Amino acid sequence: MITLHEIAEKAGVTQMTVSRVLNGTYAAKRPSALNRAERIRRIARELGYRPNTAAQATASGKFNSIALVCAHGRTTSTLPQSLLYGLSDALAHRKKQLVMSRLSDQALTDDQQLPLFLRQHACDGLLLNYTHCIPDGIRELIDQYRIPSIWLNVKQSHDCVHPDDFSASRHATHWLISKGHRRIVYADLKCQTQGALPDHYSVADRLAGYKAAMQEAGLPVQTMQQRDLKRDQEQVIRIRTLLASADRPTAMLGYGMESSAAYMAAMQLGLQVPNDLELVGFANNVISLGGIPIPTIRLSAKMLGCAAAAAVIAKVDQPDRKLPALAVPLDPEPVTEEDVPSPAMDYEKCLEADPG
Amino acid sequence: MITLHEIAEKAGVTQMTVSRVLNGTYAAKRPSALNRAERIRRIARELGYRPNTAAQATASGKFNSIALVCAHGRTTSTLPQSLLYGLSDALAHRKKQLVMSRLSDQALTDDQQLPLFLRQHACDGLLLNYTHCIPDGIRELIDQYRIPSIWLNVKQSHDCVHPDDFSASRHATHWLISKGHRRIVYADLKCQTQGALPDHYSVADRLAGYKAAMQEAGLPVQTMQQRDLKRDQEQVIRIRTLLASADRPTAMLGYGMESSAAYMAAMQLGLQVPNDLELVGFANNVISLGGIPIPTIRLSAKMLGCAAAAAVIAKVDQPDRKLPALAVPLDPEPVTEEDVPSPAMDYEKCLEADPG
DNA sequence: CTGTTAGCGCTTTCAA
DNA sequence: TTGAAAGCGCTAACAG
Repeated sequence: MITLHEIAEKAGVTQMTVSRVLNGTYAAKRPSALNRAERIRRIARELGYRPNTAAQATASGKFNSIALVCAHGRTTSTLPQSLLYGLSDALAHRKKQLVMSRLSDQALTDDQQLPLFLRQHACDGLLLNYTHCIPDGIRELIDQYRIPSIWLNVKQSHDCVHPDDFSASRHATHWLISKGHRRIVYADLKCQTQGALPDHYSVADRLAGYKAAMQEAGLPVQTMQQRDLKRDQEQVIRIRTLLASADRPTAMLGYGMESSAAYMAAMQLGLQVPNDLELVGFANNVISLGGIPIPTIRLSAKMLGCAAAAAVIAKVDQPDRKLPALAVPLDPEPVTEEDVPSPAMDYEKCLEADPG
Repeated sequence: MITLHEIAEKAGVTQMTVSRVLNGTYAAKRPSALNRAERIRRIARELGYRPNTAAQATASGKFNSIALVCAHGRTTSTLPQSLLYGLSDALAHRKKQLVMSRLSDQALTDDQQLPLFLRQHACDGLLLNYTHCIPDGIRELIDQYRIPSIWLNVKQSHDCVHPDDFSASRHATHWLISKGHRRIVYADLKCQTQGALPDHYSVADRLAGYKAAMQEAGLPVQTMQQRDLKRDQEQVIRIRTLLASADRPTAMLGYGMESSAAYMAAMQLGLQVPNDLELVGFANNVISLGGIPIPTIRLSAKMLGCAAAAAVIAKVDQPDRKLPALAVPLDPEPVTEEDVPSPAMDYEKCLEADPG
């Protein structure tokens, strides 16, 4: 491994000068000094020098790394690839690493089972990705260790970053209204996979967004909510019953993937999508049924990642300041193709900006 | 931050003794020494001591961290949540961190744009997750920096870990045969989204596995391959044409999600699934159509992660040894429910074992 | 079994 | 504008 010392020897200067030059802390103006700096940089490049981050961390006391904490069990912690990439890119852009960590519920009670990020001093801050069912012990544990933390995808009074589900839902409903629909139903159908899981905040927010838009337009609210189905298959049956009625809705906004079940139901009844029934749903990626895309409000994980990165860094810098909750706007229009970012979602711009 | 030194003072011993006790390097047998060790542990616990990994790394020269390198652009690098978790857990089990890294193609040509894991000395080894289209520069770059590396999801002569697609496909075909099917078609339909992407090895291997099983059973091979469709929707049309014929197949094995398109086609023709047409496909998670699950060969990312973790650690320990390519067995039976690990896939056992 | 000594590669601080 | 010295928290090696 090449060290600062070796470069210093070749260049005939001190380790210190090399360090300053390579870190950009070198405030030299004299031409001779500038030349020397250039020479040092060249030697470093030729030798293939790479600073030892561990040594930097020991000396400076900063790890320049953030741990992303996820639960064991996918019901309580989802991590779409786009969110992970968004986080990782946003942090890398600020010269910080993203470290993966997992925390099982039993680890909370068993001292010896604690994950590395709690057992060791290895990162500057945490991003907690518990969607719901945050185990009691976690907050205490984090408070106790005094690790600066930001919560993802959770709505609380402070220190959290989550998508603006209300606005997104309201906008999607507006979109359907603007296309001439009048009978628009909101569907939220789900299996009860777990015991009595408390609802995620988005359950209420998306419903509220739909209601707001309908009321603003003077249209009747019609909802179909069942969050305790026995099996996923029942979705199709329920929706089919609704669609069979004479005054069936001409459009449906689903909490999640209800639109694909609705598509199936429509097919069974001989209805055409989107002519007879227009569908919109929320998802990380465009909802697709055997290759047929359904308009989707994408949960713009990149934006979320970007905002979360900024927030956790701010928290690391000022651990005692309570950061206001941050609702990240989503892609306003439903989309049917992947990777077509709308202008509003300028990711690069988001990276450049430095939100407090 | 609590240091070894502080604990040592409280306990009335040297830093070194504390270090040994806390690291398990303490080979004491005398009761008095054992008592003292217990006391040291207690003090450490009371003070909330957490070892500084950066200091450990500087002193020992080992980072105890592995970087997972993914490409920019989802077509060349996919990272299912289960693989990420599998990797992270398997590494954590060996007291190593998983660090996320991304490498854009342009970074390869632009020296200043290199990602942190290449610009800095910060991890012991790399896991490269380029599914296909590995840019030319990467191998050279990694060779140049001499970073111990394992390739994921790629089939090459050495230093790689990938699922055993051939066996999985053969087994799935056997499964269909054992259920009495005789006319089984293999379908591989895909959009040509990119220019001229070379095929992933699994394209050939899954086909070969199907063929092997059919030939072993003395059954006729029937394939439907089109990897240059204009739109995903065409899948349904193609399959419908096939299913409309008199001697239509009674079962279909799809390369990926073809089964969901086949389900749509069957519905349009009034065929019942699985009575008239039995479907199987490959995917990370169970394929589902509006809540209706389709038997799926799951790409057991946990096993892959576990194997990859073991491989990269072996590579770090012996950087100059070429590790033989490792084909990881998949869940042998198609499944229709999530999170029901088959006995053969005992993840914990896999973690305990220490494959060379 | 335990302590002493000498670093690891880097940054921080202060002096020149 | 540069250097010297000290030290970050820990481990390795050897001595006793």
